[in-house]
Amino acid sequence: MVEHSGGDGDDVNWNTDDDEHEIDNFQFSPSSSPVQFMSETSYGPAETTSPNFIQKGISDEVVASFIEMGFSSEMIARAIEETGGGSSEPRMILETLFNYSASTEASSSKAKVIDHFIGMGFPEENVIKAIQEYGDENIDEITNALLTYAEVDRLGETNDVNINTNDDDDNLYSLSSDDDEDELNNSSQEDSILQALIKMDYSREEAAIAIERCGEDASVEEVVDFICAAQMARQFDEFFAEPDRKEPMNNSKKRRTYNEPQRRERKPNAAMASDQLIYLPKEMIGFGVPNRPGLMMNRPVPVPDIACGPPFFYYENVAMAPKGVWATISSHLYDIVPEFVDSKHFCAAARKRGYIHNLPIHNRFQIQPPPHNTIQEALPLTKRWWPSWDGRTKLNCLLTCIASAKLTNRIREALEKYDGEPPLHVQKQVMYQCKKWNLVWVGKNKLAPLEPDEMEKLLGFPRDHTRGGGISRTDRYKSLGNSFQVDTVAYHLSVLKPLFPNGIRVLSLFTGIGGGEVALHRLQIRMNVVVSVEISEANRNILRSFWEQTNQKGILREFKDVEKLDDHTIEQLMDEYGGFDLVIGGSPCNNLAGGNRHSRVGLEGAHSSLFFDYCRILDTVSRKTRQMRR
DNA sequence: GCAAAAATGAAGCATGGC
DNA sequence: GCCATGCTTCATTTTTGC
Repeated sequence: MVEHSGGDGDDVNWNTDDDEHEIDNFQFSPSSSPVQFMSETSYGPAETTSPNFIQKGISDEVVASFIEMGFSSEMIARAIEETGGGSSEPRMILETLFNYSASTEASSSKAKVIDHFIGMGFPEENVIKAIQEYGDENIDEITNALLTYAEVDRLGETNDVNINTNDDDDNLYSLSSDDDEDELNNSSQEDSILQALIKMDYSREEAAIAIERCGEDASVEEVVDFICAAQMARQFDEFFAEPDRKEPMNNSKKRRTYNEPQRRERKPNAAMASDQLIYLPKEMIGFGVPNRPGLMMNRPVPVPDIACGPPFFYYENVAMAPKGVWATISSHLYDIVPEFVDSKHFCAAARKRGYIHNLPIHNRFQIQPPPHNTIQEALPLTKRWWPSWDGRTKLNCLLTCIASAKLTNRIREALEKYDGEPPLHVQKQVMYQCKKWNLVWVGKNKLAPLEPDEMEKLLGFPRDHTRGGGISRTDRYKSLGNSFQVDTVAYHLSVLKPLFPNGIRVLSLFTGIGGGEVALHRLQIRMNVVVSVEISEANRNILRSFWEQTNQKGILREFKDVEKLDDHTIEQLMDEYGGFDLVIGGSPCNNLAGGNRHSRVGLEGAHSSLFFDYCRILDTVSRKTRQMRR
């Protein structure tokens, strides 16, 4: 309890009728080409030195997106020509670009291959020897040969076995130890890769994690690429690491920054076990928000090659999760830096969320019309009753439950004691409850929680999106409180519009009431296929109703449980529909949310641990997509 | 028995005084 | 720089009413 000095003894008890206490606390580029990051204005000079795409009938946005994905202007121009010039579809161009990428890799010059393996730590003479034997295109054979050479060298140094070199053939090494030979032959591919990586001076732990993440079919090269990408991404942590970890200081007393949390004694938390922490930015504008061009920025760390789309993916969860959670989430999503955004920059309600995705971030645009920016604009009927001493223009986060009627009634009774403005201490107490429960003024001295349709409006959904079909009022609040803010998500997804003018295939996990689908619809991106996974029958009904009411021509296929969506089923779906272009979803926040008083235990919680199914499914889709591309 | 309403703090960051 | 305090938070459990 926090005491509030009423002074005149007329404090209001908002919680219980007879309680003597005071108020309750009134209380992703192709691997062969570098990623280019260009500011919005930097596209200008690029055009002057590049082929004239406009004449080719391709929009600036599409070209900019390709450039941002790391393709050169020349490569893009060639792809456009090959796919039909001005009439070509961005998606076809994109496929062609990826084919170039693969082709480029396969036809690399000998010098490039030599550099590549030397860069991996192999001796130059061994690299040249392997290329002479296997040619410069057979990367796997070269890799295996180099690993064999390395193993022989190592054994030679330790004199554990006798090495017989055939003087007549310098290219051949043979092991005289039958036992060792058998051991090598019998080891599984995974073990072989693990051993190879360890020989390359990667730690066993690092190698094991990379193998697990790349899948059992991955080659040594793919795993090494993955590790290198992860190492690059980790550089970002320099910006977010605690200063005392980043740069040990002798002086224990140092200035505290905005992002450095205060040190307090608190009980251990599983979510805090992570060594690496990602701190939230003071102002959550992500990589940019509309109408604030000065704040537009690039990703602090490029999306690693292994994570570049297709498929594109988009993951969301609450920003203010327990310590260490976002570092863990990021580490499971290719070490991509989260984009923290508060939806108050898009609408009249706050919604602090973290997003991890591999989408381009330039040339985003807002869906039209833009939402109202203040409470009073969004809810005009409240203007008449809004007292001057309530200075709110934005609502707090829209939650899953609302204030009780008893509370609003007690506030009314308290305010009716005064003819004019209530005293400051009453104002303060009323304001606390207003902010806590997102109450709005609906009459003289009358406060009320938001109606479901008002929440729909604020969150960017069509009116009555969640109404009817047997869903209770309570469940409407719950579903809306758990949903995306459509305008925010649409802003991020808008970059897909020029890339998929003929429609998109979506795998929607934890669909909820279809925030992602509504965003794509409002962006006028045709949904050719939506495979939706949602546990709640009420929410599935809402999505199906939306699908029918908006006359969607595509296929909507529904599943209930992400845990039961196994790899075989995913691959079957991808074979059936030709793959997925976008994997979107926000896993349950129940065990992360600040409002959870009982089981805020982090990602290991019963609900929030479903995040790992998101990762599993995304890995399967990515692996299958690579196979299909090949 | 079921659905809806009501009651239930604490984690974690920001801010300001000293 | 330390500390107290303010503020916000995609929730869960218990109680109530039909």
